[in-house]
Amino acid sequence: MKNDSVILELQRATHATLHLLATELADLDLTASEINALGNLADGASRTVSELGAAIGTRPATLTGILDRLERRGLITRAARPGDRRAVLITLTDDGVRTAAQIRHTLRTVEQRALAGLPADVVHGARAVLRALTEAAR
Amino acid sequence: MKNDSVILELQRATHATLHLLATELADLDLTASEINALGNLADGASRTVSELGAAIGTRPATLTGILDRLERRGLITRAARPGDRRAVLITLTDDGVRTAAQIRHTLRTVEQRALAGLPADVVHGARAVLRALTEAAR
DNA sequence: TATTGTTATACTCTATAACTATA
DNA sequence: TATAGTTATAGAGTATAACAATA
Repeated sequence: MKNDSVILELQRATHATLHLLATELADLDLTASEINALGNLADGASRTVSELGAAIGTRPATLTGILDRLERRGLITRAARPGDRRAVLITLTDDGVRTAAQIRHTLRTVEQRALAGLPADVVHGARAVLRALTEAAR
Repeated sequence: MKNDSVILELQRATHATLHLLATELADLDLTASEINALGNLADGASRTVSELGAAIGTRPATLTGILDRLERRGLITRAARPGDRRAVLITLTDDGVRTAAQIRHTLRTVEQRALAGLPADVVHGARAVLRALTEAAR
């Protein structure tokens, strides 16, 4: 696949890592999107539904179902944002913080294992490429 | 998102580019997975269901439905592989070749637009990172 | 017996549009 | 009127297990 499209390689890598993550985190019994949402919330900051949707690439309508399950399982809370009661702030519960920490730890482990043979500046450049692709698609 | 996980950035970029591709190719009326399958077949070589599944990261059971629609629309054909009649060879039809070429052209256009500001060696390094992530997830 | 692909089932993701409640 | 989020609907992706055909 030497002269393959970067975007096709991107989708291949995403599918593969998604599957690996689901396997490594099987005891959490979470879907890929739920893992993605918690991974993005792992810094502890609250986010609105729109903000979280922009971060993980899903629309508010899709996010509603994902957040429903996370809320039912006690991993997040939803609350009206002070000052604008239309917006809903998503916040991790204590349980959610622990689960998100486990997700981040697994992310780091998988990344270190996968990228151990590559120089830091190459990985750094890859991040720039990923961000450029994300930005171009706005 | 400076010290974000590479995998989270990867998923973000995939969602974003997937959405952009679907928009740019809206006249084809294909889903993301159908575009992905045709994009991988675009070199004109035949592939078995398993081989194609490995390339795009979906299982044979999932691929069946995707291939059903592509076959119904006359973009691919399925035929028993000579020598092993269990395996099914997927081949683009003339129509499929034209559609796949359009997909590859759009992929190139989007990539060039997105990555125009980045040095070639950085993009090359990013490919290595993507392949390393794909390989690690086996 | 093992492998390739399909079928069956149940659940999740997705897009779109209509809706509620705020602003 | 516009915005944030939810609901409703229909179609598509997903995992798993069972199955048929072939090896």
